Order: sequence, then C-alpha cells, then structure tokens
Amino acid sequence: MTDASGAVTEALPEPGSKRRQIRPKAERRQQLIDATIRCIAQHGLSAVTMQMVTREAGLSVGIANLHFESKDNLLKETLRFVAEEYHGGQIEIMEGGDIPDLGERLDALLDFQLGRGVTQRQKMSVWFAYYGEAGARPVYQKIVSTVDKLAAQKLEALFTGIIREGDYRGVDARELATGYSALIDGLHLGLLVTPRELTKRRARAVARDFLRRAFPQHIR
Amino acid sequence: MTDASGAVTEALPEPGSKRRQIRPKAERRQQLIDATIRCIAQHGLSAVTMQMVTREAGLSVGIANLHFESKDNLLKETLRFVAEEYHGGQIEIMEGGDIPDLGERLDALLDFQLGRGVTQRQKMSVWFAYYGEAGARPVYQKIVSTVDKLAAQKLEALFTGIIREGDYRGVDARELATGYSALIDGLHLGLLVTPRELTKRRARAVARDFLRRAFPQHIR
DNA sequence: ACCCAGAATGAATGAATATTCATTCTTGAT
DNA sequence: ATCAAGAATGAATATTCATTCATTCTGGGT
Repeated sequence: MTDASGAVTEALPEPGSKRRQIRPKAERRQQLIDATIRCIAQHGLSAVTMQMVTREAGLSVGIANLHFESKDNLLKETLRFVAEEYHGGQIEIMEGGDIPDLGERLDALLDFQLGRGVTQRQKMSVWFAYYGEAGARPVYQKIVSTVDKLAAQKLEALFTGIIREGDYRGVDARELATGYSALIDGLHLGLLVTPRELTKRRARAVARDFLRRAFPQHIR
Repeated sequence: MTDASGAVTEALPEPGSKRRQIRPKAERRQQLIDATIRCIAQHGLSAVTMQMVTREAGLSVGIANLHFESKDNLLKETLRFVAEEYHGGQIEIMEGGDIPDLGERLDALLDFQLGRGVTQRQKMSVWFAYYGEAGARPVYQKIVSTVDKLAAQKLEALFTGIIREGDYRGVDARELATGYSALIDGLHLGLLVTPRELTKRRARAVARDFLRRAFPQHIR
C-alpha cells in the first residue's frame, strides 16, 4: 500500500523485506520447483546452482536441502513435475469423456501440445535440458519413459478408435502414434532452437498436415 | 615389443608410459574434440570436466587450454564439429550428383539419418545435450541454426524436385520439409531416451511411412 | 500470555574445478 | 652435436559451489 505522498505504509513485503514467512512443506517444495524451472530456462541446466534457485525463489540457501535432500533430488523432482504436467494434460484430453467426437479430441490434443501452456519456452527448455542428460542418467530416462509409455498407449488407443471409425486401410495405429509423437517432439525442438525459422503457427500447420494425411475424414 | 620371456623390450607406449609425444596442433585439437564427445555421451554435458576430457584423451590438463582458450571454447568447437559432420553428410547426399534418381536419393538420406553413423548413441547424446542448453545459450543456437538453415534449403529443393517429377498435388515442399526434419529429430530423441520402446528398425519404418504417404510413387 | 515444534536462515566448511605458468621435453634444422 | 622453437606437463592457485548446522524466528495450541 502506498499513500498519496508515495510513502510505504506497511504490509506487503517490499523488495528488501526480511520478514520470515513460515509455510507448509508442500507449498515450499512447489515454490522451489517453479524457481528451478525458471532458472533452467534462463541459464541452462548445467549452469543452475542452489544459490541461484533459492534466490529466484526468494528464500535462503539452506531451505533447498531442508525440503529436498540434495540438489540432485531437487532436479529429479523438477523433471518429474514437468513430465507429469505435460503427459498428464495429454492423457486427460485423450481419455476425454468431455469430447465425444474423436476428430475434435485429436484437435484438442494438438492444441494442447503446440498451444500456449506447453510451448512456453520455459517448459520446453526444461524438457530438452533433461533429454540432453538422459543419455547419461538412467534416473531421468526412467522418469520420462514411465509417463511416456502411458501416454503412448492412450494415443495408440485414440488412433485405433479413429481408424475403426473412418475405416482407414493400411494404417498401423502403433506406427502412426510413434510418428506423431516424434513429430511433436521434433517441432518443439525446432521452436526452441530455431525460433526464427519455425513459428508456432507453422508448427501447428505441419502437425495438422500429418494428421490430415492419415485421417482425411476426421481432420478438417 | 615383447621377447620370449615376456619382458618389455622398448618401443610402443605401454599403459603407464609417460613418453611425451609432440604432434601438430590440428591433430591434438581433433583428439580433444573426440574425447569431449565421448565424455559428454558417457557423463552428460553438465558433468564434463577438463580433467575428464584430457584424461580420456590421454593428455595432460594444461593442453586443453593450450589448444582451445577455455572450456567454453572447447565445448563450442565440439558442437560445431558435430553439427557440421551431421549436416555436412546430409547436404552431400541431397546435392548428390552420384545418385540421379530422386527417390533413391531420398532413401539414401533416410539411411544416413537413421543409419549406423549418426544414430550412434554417442553422437545423439552430444546433439541433444547441446539442444538442451541452446535455449539459454545464443552461441549454440547460432551454430546449429547456421548449418540447419542450409540443410533445410537443400531438403526443400529435393522435395520440390520430387513433387514436380511425381506431379503431386496439394503438397507444399517447405511445409513437408519442416515436418520431415522434425520427425527425424523426434525419432532421434526417442532412440536416445526410450530405446526400449523404439528400435532403430521401427524408427526407419516410421520415417519411411511418412515419406511414402507424401510421395507414393517414389517410395517403395 | 506463554510455549515450543519445526520452519527458516546464512555463515562456515570442505570438496571440486578451471585456469595459469614455470619447467621439461621433443624435434627438426644447422 | 647443438640449439631454438614451441609442444606438453602438472603442481599450484583462486574460485565456485553443495551441503551442514548452530541459531533464530513464527504461529498455532494451551
């Protein structure tokens, strides 16, 4: 709050405020995970330090080891959070009791995958930062592949339904699902690394084109 | 050399040999870059240290700063090498005066992209390790996008030729090229992160399927 | 009004790491 | 043989960073 003269009239932690706030464990954990995501996006996974993360969260250095045992663990939990958020969103749409029409459901999926929420540079950066380390870190592989496998099954099921509905011939649901997932991943990569050459609009057009070629009756 | 009694008779550096070898600068640089690639693949970009790299190369720590100014620079040059090797190979095939038939040329490209050389885990690891940091490091973005742009143009040109030859209707070469590149990147990712779920054989089948759908007369 | 469980702090510690540079060694030319 | 150029070494340095923990603080319960 500020009065007419511009003087601060108390309450609201100002920038330099040192007032110590006590909050439940779960809330602090999420606060730290969010800060970690921002740090990875801005500085890259290999440059992230505990000091950086805790400062970004507006907390002291000791707190990270209080709520997560170690830096390693904080990074692991951050990956788990991002992975579950992404795949969870997809899975919800694919199971989607709220969208009965399969073509529309596919559309909703595409919107989610290449829409606002997921393609925020922040989230993409985190996603691929971990992918980059996955080759050397089985823990990361495991976290990703666990959620990934479930999403792949749901996608295959959705495709199977569409194939049956449209009576499409010579189309293998499993293979197509693999291709579609890879395409989406590749487009995310392009958006991250060469944003000048690939716009979000064009990425959507490319993905839609892939689906239209496979399911002409269902898409557009 | 070893005589009948098993005693070492000189020459040939044995495991513990300290003999100092002097070699030209270019050779040492490549030796260090190769070692860096192996280290990134095995330990992940964020865990790579100069000691690790120089030990892997069988050299002393000081030499890295002698031939590259800094660790940063060594990593940058390593990315440049991998990027140029990968895209250079592609471009050579796409320009390919040695393969006049366009369908065959496309086949050769696919073989290169998902064949032995490129999909070695080592190279893929390096590739994506850098992608992961690219969001935060403009230098990496620039190196990748420079070679990337050229490869994209060549691919578009190849597709344009095929479209003309096959008189394919309603196909946009640019869009299709974007999709194909993204698909290949995504498949590489899958091979790296979830090797259990995606085999190299299946990745090739998926990519081939994509091309067949677009250019039925040219592929299989 | 008082307590205290446990949340939060941040200075201190010790380990890891990039970089430097005085010194040693190799090689090809003389 | 001798020498100089410059390639190679690795101990030493200075920095950065994760982790610890003695201490302080907060807020709900009594």
